[in-house]
Amino acid sequence: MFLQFERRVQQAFQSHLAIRYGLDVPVLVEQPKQPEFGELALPAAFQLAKLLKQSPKKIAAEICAEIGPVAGVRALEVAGNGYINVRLDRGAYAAALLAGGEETPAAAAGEKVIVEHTNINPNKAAHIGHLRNTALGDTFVRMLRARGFRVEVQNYIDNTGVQVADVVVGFHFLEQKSPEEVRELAGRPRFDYYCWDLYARTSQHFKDHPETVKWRAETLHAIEANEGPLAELGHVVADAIVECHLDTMLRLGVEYDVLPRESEILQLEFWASAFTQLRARGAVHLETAGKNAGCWVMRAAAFSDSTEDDKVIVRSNGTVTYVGKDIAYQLWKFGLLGKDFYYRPLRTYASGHTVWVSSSEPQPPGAPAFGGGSRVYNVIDVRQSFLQEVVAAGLRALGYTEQAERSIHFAYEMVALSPRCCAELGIALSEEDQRRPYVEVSGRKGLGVKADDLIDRLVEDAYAEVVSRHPDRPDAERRTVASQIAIGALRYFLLKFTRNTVIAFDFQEALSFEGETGPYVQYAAVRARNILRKLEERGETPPDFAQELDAAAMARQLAAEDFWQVLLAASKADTAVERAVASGEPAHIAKYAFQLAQGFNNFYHQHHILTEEDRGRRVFLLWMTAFFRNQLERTLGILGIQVPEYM
RNA sequence: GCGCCCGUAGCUCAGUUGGAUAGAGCGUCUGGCUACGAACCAGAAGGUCGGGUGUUCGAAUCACUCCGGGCGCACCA
Repeated sequence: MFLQFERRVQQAFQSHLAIRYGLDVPVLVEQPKQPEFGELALPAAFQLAKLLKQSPKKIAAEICAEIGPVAGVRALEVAGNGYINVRLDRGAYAAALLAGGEETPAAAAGEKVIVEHTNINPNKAAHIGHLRNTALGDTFVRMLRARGFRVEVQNYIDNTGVQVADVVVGFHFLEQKSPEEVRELAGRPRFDYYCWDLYARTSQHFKDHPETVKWRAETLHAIEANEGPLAELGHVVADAIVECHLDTMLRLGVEYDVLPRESEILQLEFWASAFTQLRARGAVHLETAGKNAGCWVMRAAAFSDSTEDDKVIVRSNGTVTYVGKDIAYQLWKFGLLGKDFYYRPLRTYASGHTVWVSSSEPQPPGAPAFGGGSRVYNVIDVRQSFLQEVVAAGLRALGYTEQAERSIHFAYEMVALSPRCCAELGIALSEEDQRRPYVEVSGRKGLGVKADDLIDRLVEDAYAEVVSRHPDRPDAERRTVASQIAIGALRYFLLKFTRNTVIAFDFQEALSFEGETGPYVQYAAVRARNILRKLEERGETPPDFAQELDAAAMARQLAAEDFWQVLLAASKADTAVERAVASGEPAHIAKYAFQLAQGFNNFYHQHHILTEEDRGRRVFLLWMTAFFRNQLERTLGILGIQVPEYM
């Protein structure tokens, strides 16, 4: 609603300036920090001052006098040195809110957006770094969908890479287990934890016995050729771990549409198609001399104007690098490869939604059309910026400049461990590491906080709290509530930081349920819900707001500044989401939700709604509560946070 | 060496892309539960926005420079 109003004011000024002064300048509309300055402020007069060679103050006064009435605006005022402050007609605004009238977002029709996130190597348990990726990706998807975009969620599975190979080495060479034995192990709970340890053990073994690194090469070859027990082990491990990851992420409410796998990229020869295109356009060259002799490389000039080395795309032994495969995959995402995967259903979520996985064999029909997006977001941590740039350069070199521009690296900083966190985990740090502000998570070293461990701790803490507050409630119900609170805390914690802030993970902060946290926001929503529920428990039917509240009644109540401010804030949910989409910053929505909850909590304390004796006022307060509840639940929904029945 | 990012209250972070008197949470101190349940609310203390120069009506935000920290720059992913 606020969005509509903002646009209307902007357009009114824009056309007035065009007609009156013949100027076609972009009109800026701000939301003043101080509520005394009204609901909107325009610094337009400052922009015009130079062009018209007059004082901003004079221009502002002139505009205010001449622009005429603007729908929904009660008054225009000149303030400071030339700001134009806009005051809303409060009653009309509230009446419009009550009437519904939320605009349906006008997203580009037909445009399909692809968001790729999670992308965890399927060789070990997920850790907190992966959680940040998934929380950001999933929330961004929810934001886009809320604004009306059609979004496809992909989770790329590198099931043929070095990381999987290393765990296979662990099973085959170190533990001497057969595929059957590993299959049995994979059926047990927490197979991903087992692999977490085995992966660290194998890495250490390579370090202690460098001569055994050849095992890795042997395993990689077998996996790539897709033959023999090593390849079979690779499938057993990767398939089982993917299921573990899906389970872990489902705990956060995260679902995927499709899982494209590297094994199919190889078997369906996606790379061959991409390679043909790259050679035909001269995007890659066969190096005949120097250190890259025998390799196909992309010239540094394609992706950098500094003195980078050329990038090897095909190794001298004929195998393709990760970047090469990623170029092929990126081409497929835009529908530019001329090939497609086959798909089979992997699992159907409780929501009824099915996630599909790529297959190299023809499958029965029924799969939706995947890929072929017009805009692609790759949620990958910032350390891979260089590689992402090379991939985009590959698209450009093929002449797909528009797609290269719509190939967006949705980068975020890493999650690291604070020194205190390392101490809690019993991790011994070198003297050098102790002096650092934080320590990087390392799957290879087994250094990190596993996602499920963290979630378990959160659930346990929340459950203890719920039990102490609600001794008489059924236990199954309390478990559900505890889990919703735990996930609310976790998702909020991961989302409250802007993307380019390094999170130095700390248990105390992550496990907090007070202050700027998910549970704080949930609590505000629960309170609003409680008021409305209590009303019905008293045997009252909720008032027909549309019948009882007209613009004049609203205006009377909203003359009180605190009412107006909290209502105004609650009406800005769409503004907050749109801004967050524009800046690609889920943290802005988290911040908005928190501020909204704060505003409501304050309102809640100042006014006791159910005991209000003035009937008109009581109806108004109830409407405010209902409106707030809707807005907050919608906003929390975009953050992937549920509102518990009670807290 | 080259490139990217960061430096804001004791701590952890926001700051609507250049706007009005720089804001939250935690922590500290003070006060508030027989209410729609305090996972809450009210108040206080706490700032040279790393330093400097510049750009202009106006800078935490832009440019240059210095200091401090992080991350990249493989025939690994």
